[in-house]
Amino acid sequence: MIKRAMVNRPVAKSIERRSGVSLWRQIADQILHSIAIGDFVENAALPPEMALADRYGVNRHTVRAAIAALVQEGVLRAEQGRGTFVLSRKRLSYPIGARTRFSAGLQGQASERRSVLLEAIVEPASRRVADALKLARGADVIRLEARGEADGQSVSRATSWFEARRFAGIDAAMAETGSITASLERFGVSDYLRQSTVLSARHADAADLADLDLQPGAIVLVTVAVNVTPDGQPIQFAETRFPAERVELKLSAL
Amino acid sequence: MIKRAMVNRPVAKSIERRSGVSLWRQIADQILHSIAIGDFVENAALPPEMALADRYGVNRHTVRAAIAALVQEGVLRAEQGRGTFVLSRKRLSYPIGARTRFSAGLQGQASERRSVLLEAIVEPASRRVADALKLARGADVIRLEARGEADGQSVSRATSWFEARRFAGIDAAMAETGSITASLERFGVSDYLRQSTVLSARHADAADLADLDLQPGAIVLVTVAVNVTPDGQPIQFAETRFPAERVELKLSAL
DNA sequence: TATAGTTGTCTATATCAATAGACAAATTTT
DNA sequence: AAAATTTGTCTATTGATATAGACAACTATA
Repeated sequence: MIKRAMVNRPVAKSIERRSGVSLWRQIADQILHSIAIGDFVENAALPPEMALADRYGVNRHTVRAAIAALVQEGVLRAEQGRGTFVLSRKRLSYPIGARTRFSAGLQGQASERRSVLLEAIVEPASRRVADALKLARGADVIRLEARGEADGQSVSRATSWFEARRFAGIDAAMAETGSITASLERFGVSDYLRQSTVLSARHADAADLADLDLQPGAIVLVTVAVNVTPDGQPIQFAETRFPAERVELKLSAL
Repeated sequence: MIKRAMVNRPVAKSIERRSGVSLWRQIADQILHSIAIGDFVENAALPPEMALADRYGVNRHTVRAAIAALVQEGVLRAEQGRGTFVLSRKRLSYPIGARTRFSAGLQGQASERRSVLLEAIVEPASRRVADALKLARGADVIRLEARGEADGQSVSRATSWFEARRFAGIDAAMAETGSITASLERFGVSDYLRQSTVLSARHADAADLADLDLQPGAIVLVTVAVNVTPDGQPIQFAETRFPAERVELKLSAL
């Protein structure tokens, strides 16, 4: 009953027409994927446009549109007469575990890593936030909007909520230290754990595109997490968006 | 420096033009997202087409194209003169942890849950597979292709590899028991741990669309995992694709 | 130097995506 | 019963997407 495969060559993925996603966008996504899994190697030349057109069963101009988009994104470089070359570095691998902070654990992967506070706002808690933080609905919470950068590229976009009464001034601490962990220590929280994390994915919306410097049609990984003190008291509720083309999440300490 | 928000209403997400992703597909995705986060409630009517067109800043016919796609997918039902209604159940929440098997932990969420073996093939190990299983490159491995179903809907699509010599006949065990855990027990593996999991997301390719019964443009969550015996010997390497519109991953025991 | 291979640019045409307006058909409200 | 609301269908027009072919510009190689 079991079969034996004769050869072991890469699967030829095909393309969906009249799908609402243009062919050039689908091909651009597949090229990105091929780079990510090491099918197209860094610094090497892509197959010629005619060969790609043949592989995907489309016109050469359609392939050119895909390549143009990736050149625009800084993933490829095209040189007339020579070929098209892969520039992209590998995706950043974010560790996620009970005690892993987002800004930690990236040693060696990116030389410059920082978190930029975009906005701090006091607002009444929505039902979702109130439930997560175990507050009364409508209680004041502080919402922090922050962007994570590595080597000058945007790699994360986080929205997090804290109880306003307990953590008044956390925005200033964040702006100063650039770290949630360091900021929480000023409020007497020396240790905290990741209670739950829920993971999903969707297309980037307009805000994501602007904040993460993405091209339309990009995909974001979304984590929704609740952090608690060791005795189980919720202190932070956070939704973080990661550009799927630049980041993968490594679940550690499982 | 901190600001105070006056009102607390849902953010109006907007739409990207000339992006390679058609407006109707973007709106369909946003409607799915709104349903997933509980913004549009199950069984309730969607806002009228004109209101949606206004919200997204597009023509009514564009909204109609988005709704038509979701009706086709079975997410919405439109009734002339009455309105358009949400049919979709919530997304399935898959637990992932050190000892969590994919087929376990879904009690109460789906009444009927099963795994279907699609194909079993012996092939030489690629570099990726050989590295993960600590085998010589080109050593024989068994590749199993399986689809997970819940309530008649496809919710996962897994490709997994085992060392052929040690696990010869695992395909028959899988077909019989429908469970990886039960099959491994027959080979003397009574316990195993998830050594590592790497998570990413991408657009569904043609194979995913067919296997998971998705519409073009859909997004899949991808987990790549290595399972090991308690003493650290790798036994299974698996890549699993989940339709992001139907599944979220809940990271537990972190 | 000549040739082959590759990317860049142009024109032309057909199809899909989106806008616009009008009205029909069905349902709910007044 | 009449009016208002909502989905369904039709025509027409514009812009983006995709195909096709030809040739220019540049690079590497025989």
